[in-house]
Amino acid sequence: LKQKAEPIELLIASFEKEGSVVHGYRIPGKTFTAEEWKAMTEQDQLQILMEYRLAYCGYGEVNWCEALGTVLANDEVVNGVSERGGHPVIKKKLRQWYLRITEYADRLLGGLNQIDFSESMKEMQTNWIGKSIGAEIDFSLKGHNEKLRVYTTRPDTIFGVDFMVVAPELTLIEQITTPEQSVAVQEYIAYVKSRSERERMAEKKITGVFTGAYALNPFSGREIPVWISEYVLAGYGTGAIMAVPCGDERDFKFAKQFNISITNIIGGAFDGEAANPTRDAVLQESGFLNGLSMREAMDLVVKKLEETGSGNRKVNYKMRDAAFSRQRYWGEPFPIVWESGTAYALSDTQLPVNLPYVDSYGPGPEGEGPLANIQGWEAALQGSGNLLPLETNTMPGYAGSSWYFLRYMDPHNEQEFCSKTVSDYWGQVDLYVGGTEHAVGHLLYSRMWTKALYDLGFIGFEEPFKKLLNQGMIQGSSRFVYRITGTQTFVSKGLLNKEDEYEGKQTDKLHVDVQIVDGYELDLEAFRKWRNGEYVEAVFICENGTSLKAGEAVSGAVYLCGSEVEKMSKSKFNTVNPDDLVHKYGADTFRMYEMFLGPVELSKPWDTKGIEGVHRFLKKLWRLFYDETKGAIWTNEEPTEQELRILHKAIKKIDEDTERFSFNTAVSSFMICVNELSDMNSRKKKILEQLLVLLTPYAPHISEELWHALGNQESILDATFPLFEAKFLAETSKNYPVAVNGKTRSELTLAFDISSEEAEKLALADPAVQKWLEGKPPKKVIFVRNKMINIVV
RNA sequence: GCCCAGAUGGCGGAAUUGGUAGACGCGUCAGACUCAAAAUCUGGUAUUGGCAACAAUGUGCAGGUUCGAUUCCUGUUCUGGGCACCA
Repeated sequence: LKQKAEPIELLIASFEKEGSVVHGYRIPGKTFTAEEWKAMTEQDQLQILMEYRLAYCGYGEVNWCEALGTVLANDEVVNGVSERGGHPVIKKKLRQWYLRITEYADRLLGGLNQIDFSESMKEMQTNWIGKSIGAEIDFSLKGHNEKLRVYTTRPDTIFGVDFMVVAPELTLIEQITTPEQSVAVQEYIAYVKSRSERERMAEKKITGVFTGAYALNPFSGREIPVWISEYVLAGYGTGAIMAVPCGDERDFKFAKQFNISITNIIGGAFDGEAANPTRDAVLQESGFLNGLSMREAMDLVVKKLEETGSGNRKVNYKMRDAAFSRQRYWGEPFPIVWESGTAYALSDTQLPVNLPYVDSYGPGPEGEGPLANIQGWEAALQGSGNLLPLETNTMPGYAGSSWYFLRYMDPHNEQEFCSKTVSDYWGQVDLYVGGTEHAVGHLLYSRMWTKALYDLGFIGFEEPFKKLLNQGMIQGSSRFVYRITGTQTFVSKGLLNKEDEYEGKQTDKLHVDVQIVDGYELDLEAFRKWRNGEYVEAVFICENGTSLKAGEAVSGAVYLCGSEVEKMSKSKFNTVNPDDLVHKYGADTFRMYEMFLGPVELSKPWDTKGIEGVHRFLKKLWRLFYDETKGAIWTNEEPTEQELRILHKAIKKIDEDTERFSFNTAVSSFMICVNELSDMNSRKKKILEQLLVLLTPYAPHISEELWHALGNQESILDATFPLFEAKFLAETSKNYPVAVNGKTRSELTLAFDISSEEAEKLALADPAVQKWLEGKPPKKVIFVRNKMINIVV
């Protein structure tokens, strides 16, 4: 198959001509002939087409809070209850839209080679896509007709399987559980359901239960117990694994925990103390594989499985399709109407579908979005007078963020999202500045979206961003209050144990607005009024143990908040507003200070200590031009050599720093330069002009003002461009010393027990050094520390 | 639990390819100017010992490679970002 998006009309035409065969391949899914296709009802046809659409409809689980009557994001669920109100949250199946990003998995991997992203970013995306090659194997179940299908990356270890583990969500469990194990299994499944995904993820202790059923090894016929455990996920592979404790760390721990005996198939490579995940051992106790290396066995096992029909080679991706609908008001509405459970797309002429005005943004019934409450949220399909209900879900944030850069190229186009001529002209985004928090969200969606538009011929490039610069996040200091789960009682931080428990009771850790916390002390009255009085009835157990109800106050009873440094975000209530600083120091100072804070790619808490220094620098710069009493003081004299040297040193340094995005060191260089010029009382116009050109990107307002003061008519931005051109034209000759230790080099390093001149004489006299120099005099001799010498040719 | 980063003086950070650790800024101490303050300027400021010259120690922790490690390797702790326990 072509591995690219095509218009759905092509698929329909293909079905009409050849049935369920496309481009000569029998497509996965339902099989039918062209005649059968034509005989189907439109609804049946649409249902089949849905299996192949890039955006399709399916069912998925959401966090449903009955008390709030709404769907919650993972963020809004704490300890299995809603952050607001502390109501129980359960998993609920809802109809959802998805984007078939998994079909792009291979191309998203391949594309990483063409773009300039950091290695860690590429690694994160690669791991997220998670391509693995293995096999699916069917295990017969003793006394049942059903088979247990597992996915494994290590079919070569099949003779080392000591137990099977099935995800608790699998329906097969009901059928295979023996009566004796039934109670234990039901209890375990109930336990898993009560746990949030986050809890299941962070859990260290191993849990599981035996179903009473046995699977049969397809080669040896050995009986293998079938277990259930939450560490196996229903959504990945087949939701069941074959466990090989001698080769897999987690399987090993599971076997130890439940006293399952371990078969050793790798002889001395397994010491009984820890699993050894090697791929290089020679197999033992492995039937027809005995004596083979694991790599050889891999192919042989798969071949044998395929011959006997009990398995096949299989490529798996851990990435799943992207959920594309939200039960919210704010989001792009879908141009979709529903009739008898079938989705129909509106025609182009009916676009755009605009959000309706509403009086209330409250959630709709049964987990539907607010649009479900709107009378008349409906549209007629073209050529029909019948009004049909419009889709009530809206699109998520990434529906817009995935392609906004294209719209920015052609923002006034009423006919297309962006004309091909325009996107051909501008091309890819040259440099994209964004944080690592988007590694596996936005940056992956946007790449997929761009590939789809490219496939359909709307744009001429496949990757949205040529180069990515990961800037660090400015972090905020958050404050937390601790609510005893299921109550409105809040416990002061100091009274909690390490697990944030109070007298054995679990607490929910909730963000509180930093504005109503003084240091760590919560303003109780402000907290009661916060969020429209949601916490009016709150009871506080203060640091000294005093319990305070509404209206009560006891001197000395304070409530202390917990704190954490984390990314600055409205939802964490830890943001700071820069307006005051801009007002006090000006935008140039603020801008330069942010650059001076540290490396762009590093995250750090926001802290205004030191902004004074940058402000002083700009004032000092100003004083190079103006004197309080004398006014303008620059001169038209020719600069001296020393002055030029100071300027050019700064130009070189700032140029290099800017080139490698090291803005903080560039700012340092400005400071050094201005200090030196001040020290020597240098106020030559020719020097100052060049300094301003250099400074423009860092302090544009001041630069522009002083630039005009010097008598220049045009904007300093126009004057800055020739410099950039010159920079690109300049050939930099790299004459750096190279490391020692046998690498190719133009430099030799020797160690001595003596120092300086004496060492130089000895070194140059040494026959080995002379041979190395080939009779030529050394270009440079550098003393490094006092016992080392570098000779450069 | 998994993936990806980061850790250097009192503080933010610098050291561009393995070669004088601490540039630049903040803070602080001392001084100049001032009736005084602000602003500005000058000098000191990693730690320990010493009046000093100087010596020893020092880049989260424990090892390793190297004549030489903030830099490379192995393990580990803590902090941050992401998460879907990925077999």
